[in-house]
Amino acid sequence: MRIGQLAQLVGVETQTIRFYEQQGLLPPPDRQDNGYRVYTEKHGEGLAFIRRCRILGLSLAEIHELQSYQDDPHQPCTAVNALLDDHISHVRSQITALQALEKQLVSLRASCNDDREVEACGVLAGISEGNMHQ
Amino acid sequence: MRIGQLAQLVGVETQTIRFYEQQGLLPPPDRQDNGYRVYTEKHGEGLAFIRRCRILGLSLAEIHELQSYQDDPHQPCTAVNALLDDHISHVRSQITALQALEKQLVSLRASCNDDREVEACGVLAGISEGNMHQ
DNA sequence: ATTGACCTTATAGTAGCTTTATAGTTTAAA
DNA sequence: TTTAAACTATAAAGCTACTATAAGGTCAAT
Repeated sequence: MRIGQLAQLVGVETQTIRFYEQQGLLPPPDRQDNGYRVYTEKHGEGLAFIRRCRILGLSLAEIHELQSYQDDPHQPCTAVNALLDDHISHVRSQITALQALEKQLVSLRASCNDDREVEACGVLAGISEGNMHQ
Repeated sequence: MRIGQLAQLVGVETQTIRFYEQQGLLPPPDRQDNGYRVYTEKHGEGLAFIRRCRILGLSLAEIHELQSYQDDPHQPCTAVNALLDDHISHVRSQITALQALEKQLVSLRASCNDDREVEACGVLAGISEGNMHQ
C-alpha cells in the first residue's frame, strides 16, 4: 500500500503521514526500489490510533506517551488512566474558562446597541476602560 | 518611560511589547540617543487595550480591526458589534465542542479501572477499536 | 513522446508569543 | 575606577500540528 492509498483510507493528507513519521509517531515503512513508501495494515492501525487520539484532543506528546505504554503491555495501566484524567480535567478547565469568557463577552455586547458612532460605542468603551470585572 | 517599566506596568514581557510594535499593533515610540524606546501614557493605554482584548480571546487581526474603528470614530459602530457577535458565537461553538469531547473522554475513562495491565486497559482498547461513537 | 497522477525531499508559512544568541548601555556596588 | 548586575537592542530560532509550496523523479496510459 502506498502513501496515497493509506491517506485516503484513514482520511488524512499524505504530508500528514510523512509528518507523523518524522515526529516518530509512525514507524518508517519499507521503501520500494524507487523510494516510494510501502505501508502495511499495521501502519494503518497505527495511523488510525493517532487520528482518534487527535480527535480526542490529545497532543502528539501525549500520543507518544500512550504508544510507549502500548510497547510495554504488562505494566499496570495506571499511567494511561492518569493521562486521560489529566486530559479530562484540562478540558473541563477550558470549558469553565470559556463559559466565564462568554458571560463577559455577552455583558460587554449588551452595553451597546448598533445605533451609535464608534466614538460612543459601549463595547469599545468597555474594553478601553477595563470594565471587565474579571 | 522605558520598555521595562511599561512592561511591568501592564504586566507583559518586554519582548511582547516589541512584538506588538513589529506587528503594527503598537505605534513605534520615540527613541533616546542610545536607541532605547521611550513610551508615553498613550502607549500604556494602547497596550492595556490590546491585553484586554487578548484576555477576551480576540485575535491580533481582530484587535487590529478594532483599532481601525477607533481611528475613525464617526462611523456607526455596527462593525464593532458584529465583530463581537462573531466572537461570541465562536466561543459558544467551542464550548459545545468541548462539552461533547468531555462526555466522550469520561465514557472512555469509565471503561477502565486502574487495576489492569496495559494489555487489557479499557481506555487503550477503546481508542484502538474506535469506540468513539462520534 | 507527452500528459497526468502519483511519489520524493526540503523549505516556509500559520498564531502568538517565548527563547536564545549576541552585543551595546546604564547604574550601582566594591 | 573598575566591574558586575541589570537593562536595552536586534535578529533568528523554537513552540504546535500541521498545510502549502517548490522543484523534481516515477509510472501508466495515450
